Amino acid sequence: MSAATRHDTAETPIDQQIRRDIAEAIYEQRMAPGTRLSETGLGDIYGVSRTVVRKALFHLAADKLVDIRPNRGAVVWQPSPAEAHEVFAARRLLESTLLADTLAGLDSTGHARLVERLQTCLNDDRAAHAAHDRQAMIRASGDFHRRLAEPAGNSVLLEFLDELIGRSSLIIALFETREAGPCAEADHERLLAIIERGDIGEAQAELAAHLEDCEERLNLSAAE
Amino acid sequence: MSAATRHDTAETPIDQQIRRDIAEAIYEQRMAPGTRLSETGLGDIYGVSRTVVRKALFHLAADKLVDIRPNRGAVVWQPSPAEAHEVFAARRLLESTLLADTLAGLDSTGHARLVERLQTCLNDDRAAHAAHDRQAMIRASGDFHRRLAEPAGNSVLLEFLDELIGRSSLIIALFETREAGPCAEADHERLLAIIERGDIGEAQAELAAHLEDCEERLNLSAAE
DNA sequence: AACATTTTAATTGGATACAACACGAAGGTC
DNA sequence: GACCTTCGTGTTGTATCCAATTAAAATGTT
Repeated sequence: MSAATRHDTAETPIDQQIRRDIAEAIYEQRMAPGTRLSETGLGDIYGVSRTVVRKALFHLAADKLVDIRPNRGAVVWQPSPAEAHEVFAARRLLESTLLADTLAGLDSTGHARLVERLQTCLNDDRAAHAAHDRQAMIRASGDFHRRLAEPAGNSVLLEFLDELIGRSSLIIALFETREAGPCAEADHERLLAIIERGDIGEAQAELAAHLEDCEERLNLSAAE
Repeated sequence: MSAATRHDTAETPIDQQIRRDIAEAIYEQRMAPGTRLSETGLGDIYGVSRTVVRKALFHLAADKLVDIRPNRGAVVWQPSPAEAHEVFAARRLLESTLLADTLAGLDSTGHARLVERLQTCLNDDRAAHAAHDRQAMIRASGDFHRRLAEPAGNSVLLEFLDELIGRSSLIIALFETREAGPCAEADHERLLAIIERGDIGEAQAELAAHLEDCEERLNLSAAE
């Protein structure tokens, strides 16, 4: 954040800054799906030309967070219920397999380190809940899932998962029901307890159930 | 797409044309990994400005077929042996699960149609082998794998698979040993026979073994 | 008033111009 | 002769300009 106020050297490329800002605005629901993203408007805000804005928008389109319609501009992606379901189905598949790979490939010290990092995520999550900080909640919840897959050691699949987690944030922002936050904190705690015990099969089942639960808590009928 | 049905002149966007041309040139090994892709050079070839070339290059970078290094231009992606291994590991995971989903969700007519389409792919593959048409071989082999995953009905995962298949083509072009083509035709025939019998578990195992075999036939020690 | 048509404003797509950077070559120093 | 510096060429990054397309406002017709 402080990079923007400083002299914008090559520390943080401006287009990536824009990309990140827009992504976070989408996660935070400050930009609802369907919102138009004008090139000139964004260019004026950031004090850059349309060229760099276009680059950022193109990147966001590759991440499936915005939809660029030829000659008609870019809008925040508006997933259909079917697409939302597919994203969660993909996550169930990817994450449960990656979790098994992770747990199977760890020695005891690696296992301890994983548990420690997950604990950190949970603490951040709790703090975010206490502070009603929506963005921090989303970040902490996503980090938890990312950490589960990280030690599996396949960066290709990890990148796929990152994309899916980002899309999930958008989906949750769109289909969220009143009562439910992004991820049930208790689910993560329960999963961590199972992981600590080291039961791979049960951990997989719990993770899959957790993701199903996340999906079911959404209102996938009313697309608006 | 409705492009072909309408007045088909110039309906295909020029940047996608460039993207496709370069991708096929990579698959055909006419552009070896590490080859520089000059913006002005490509622009002159296609008679367009750098703007549209850049768009095509960005797209190719998102597909992980070219690497754009800031201020230093774009080159054909040069995967390390480790990355190559990760891509194949990801394919094993994705494809075997998608195959199970496909076979589990088909009724008898759907099953028959799938077998028929796979047979078509095999015929194309055989014809390509007979004609020593490298590009057609790659296309037929990729189509076979794509068709296996298609009926599973998850377009998100299917897009991931498409990306992986494209990257595999690049990897095969880079690490290919003299004796081996892109995919052993006999493997596909054997797999199809198992699918016709309808044994899901055995089909999964055969597919995974086939992909392992593909990877092992590469020379993942000597890069470049 | 409702519908169809024309006109107008705004936005995107693409080309060009200029600035910034990288790499290589020539020249200078020890 | 080896090494460092300086300069030149070519390429990329960004801004700006013009054309093409879209969407809507305004106008006219029934």
